[in-house]
Amino acid sequence: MAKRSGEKYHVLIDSAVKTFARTGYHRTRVADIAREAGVADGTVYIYFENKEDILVSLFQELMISFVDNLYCELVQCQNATEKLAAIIKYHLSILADNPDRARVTQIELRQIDQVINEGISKPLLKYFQLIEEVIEEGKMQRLYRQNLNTRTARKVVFGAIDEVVTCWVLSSKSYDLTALCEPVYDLLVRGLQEV
Amino acid sequence: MAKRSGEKYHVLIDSAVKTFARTGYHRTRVADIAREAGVADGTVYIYFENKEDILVSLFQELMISFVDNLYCELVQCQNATEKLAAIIKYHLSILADNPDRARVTQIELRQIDQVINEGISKPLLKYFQLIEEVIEEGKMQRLYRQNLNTRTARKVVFGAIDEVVTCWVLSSKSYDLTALCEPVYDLLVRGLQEV
Amino acid sequence: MAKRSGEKYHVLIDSAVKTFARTGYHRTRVADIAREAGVADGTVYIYFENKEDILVSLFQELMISFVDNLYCELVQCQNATEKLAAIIKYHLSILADNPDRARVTQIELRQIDQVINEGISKPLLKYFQLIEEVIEEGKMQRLYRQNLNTRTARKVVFGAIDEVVTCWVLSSKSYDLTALCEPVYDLLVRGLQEV
Amino acid sequence: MAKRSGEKYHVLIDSAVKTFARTGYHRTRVADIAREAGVADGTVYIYFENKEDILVSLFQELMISFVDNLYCELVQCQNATEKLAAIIKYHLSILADNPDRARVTQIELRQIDQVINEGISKPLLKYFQLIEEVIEEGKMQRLYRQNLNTRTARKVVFGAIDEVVTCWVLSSKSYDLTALCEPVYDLLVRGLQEV
DNA sequence: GATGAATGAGAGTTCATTCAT
DNA sequence: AATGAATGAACTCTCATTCAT
Repeated sequence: MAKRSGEKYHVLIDSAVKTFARTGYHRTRVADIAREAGVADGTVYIYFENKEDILVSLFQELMISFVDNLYCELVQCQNATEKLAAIIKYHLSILADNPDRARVTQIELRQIDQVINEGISKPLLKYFQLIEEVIEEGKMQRLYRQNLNTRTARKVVFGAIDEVVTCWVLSSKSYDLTALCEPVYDLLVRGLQEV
Repeated sequence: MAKRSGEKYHVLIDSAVKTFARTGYHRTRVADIAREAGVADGTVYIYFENKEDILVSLFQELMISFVDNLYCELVQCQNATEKLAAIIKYHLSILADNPDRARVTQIELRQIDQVINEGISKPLLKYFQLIEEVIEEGKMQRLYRQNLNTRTARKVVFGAIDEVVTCWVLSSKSYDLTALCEPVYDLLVRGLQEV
Repeated sequence: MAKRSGEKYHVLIDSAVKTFARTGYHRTRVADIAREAGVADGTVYIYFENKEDILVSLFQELMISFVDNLYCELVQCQNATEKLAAIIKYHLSILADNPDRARVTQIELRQIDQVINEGISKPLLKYFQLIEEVIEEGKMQRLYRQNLNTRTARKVVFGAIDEVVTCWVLSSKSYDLTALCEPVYDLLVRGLQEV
Repeated sequence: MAKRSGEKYHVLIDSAVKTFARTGYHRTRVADIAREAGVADGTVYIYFENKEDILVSLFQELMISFVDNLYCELVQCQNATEKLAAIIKYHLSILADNPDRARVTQIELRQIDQVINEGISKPLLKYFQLIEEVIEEGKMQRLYRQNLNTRTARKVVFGAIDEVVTCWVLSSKSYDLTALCEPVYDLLVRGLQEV
């Protein structure tokens, strides 16, 4: 039923990002997004199933392009360690450049009900997979410890980056996020590396 | 105006934890918490300002005892590295033992509005401080690198632990969370240590 | 935000008059007005800010037309004394013909909070002004005493008419209100007149 | 069941006058009156049936002493015209001296439901009777017109005085109310008098 | 496809009143 | 007589969603 494409669809996604970032998901009324997009309230329901669907769709759009572009970056890297650096850099840069997107990703997207989480977790899993592949590759390349539990390592890596971004968002983005690429990389790579 | 103490206050806090964990903050009606606590709807408003105040108060109660007890554990440790292990162990054990509390902490508490965040961040900052003190101590004890940025290191440490818990909660707590103490510690301590 | 115009707006005003007259302002639920008007509860809030706004708007509507029509009557009078008679006659006739309106005006409208009074007093002031102009005119035409304090005279005139209506409303409108035009006029005009 | 006497009863009446004057009847909580009186909420219900009973009792207390004292003033007057002057003077003076009482009488007391009105109207009727007796006396003494309708005249007299007080209350009591005794008397007495 | 007026279920909150102590 | 914690009915207002135009 929901169209999920067309020019207005993307306008609505952008308006939703902006509005959610400004007001928060629960405080945002569907009418607010419609007004921001310059369309009527009812129009929103041509493109989305319901309010939650806007948040989920928005995340999928963002996440798919995020993973796609990150993938492009990674193929240009020589080894797992370079790739780890690329992941951190890409993750931090993208969000540093898109503060609205950062707020939505770090704060608003965590406001979703259990059930809907699945819609969100699917594209996120792709990202997790990518990280795990890099870790596996590092182990194969003897760069990382063999006894490393890949899944746990991925959680540590993602959790560290994620927390760094969240702190930046909550600090009202008052400093340069990308400056943290180096120290975060440093901490994580040592944790992973062969002694 | 809100009483914020007394036997019923604690009964209500417990009921709120249980109900939020089961249904999620936004889906929970104040009446649900009241029924769970075996009191009338109006009674809730003798002890709390409003619905949000329940969530904030609940977090403060949990966090204050969390930090207090963690502090007791830490004074029994010999050095920073032992303390880091203690932090990870304590953090994971507490939440592993209190699944409702874990769900509320990891998921529901992130559903709060910007402004109210302050009520939440204060007790959380105490925890962050504790972690940072351990890192500083490690640097003084020459266990950790001198060029370590304490704040960033804290974010990495907390982010890693936090993500590990979140994944466990979202996995429906299907495995033993405390089993991850070792590998997480391993990853983090290497990142911090002197080469 | 409130629309304050359109067909439904007037239907709602009428329903509110009827319902307030029947049940009283405080005993009336917004849902009662909605049902009387044959619309959904929420529809009321498209046209009015809140419940109080209904009462205030209703009064403004009534009062504005009251003053406008009274003005038309007055321009047809030859002198101040004729005008005084016209005011009394018009005031009593209108309310005698609209018992619901009379009840709302005399009883329910006095149930409003200080602050909101301003919304009410503005259109009422127009009426007061009209009365004062007639009194001034009477003084200029040497019909009324020169040492008459216009403001006080207005209060006496309005207070007298108003009380007559209130008593009629409280008596369950059991007699002909317009029969009092003559005696009231008689009493007031003598009070005003030159000896 | 309600005690309606004793020291605390009068303290509560006074607190109610003060609180109703300050906040308005509907905005006042029973708890507010209790706090103002320095007693527990439940204590109010030892002395009064319910919230409305407070307002009604308060009015009866005020009105009974009002009429009693006015009666004392009137017996000292020689004729109806002196008595009319005494009524106006007494009415305005009492309320000028008790601004809280004035506000409650003029504004808050009009906020009552139809049914309860009866409780209020009884003591008020005594006052009306007194005025009517004076008018009748005036007619007997050939001071006032024989064709005067006593009831209507009473309404005009009371309405005029009442409106003068109401305007004063709504003006935040910014001028001397008793200064209006003369002009009001002047207007009313001429209306009543024989030509 | 687009509109936006209308819907109506739903929930937070208040507060008069009660009653065990 | 006095207390004040507890009650729970009541009601306003919001806002996601629909559908006739």
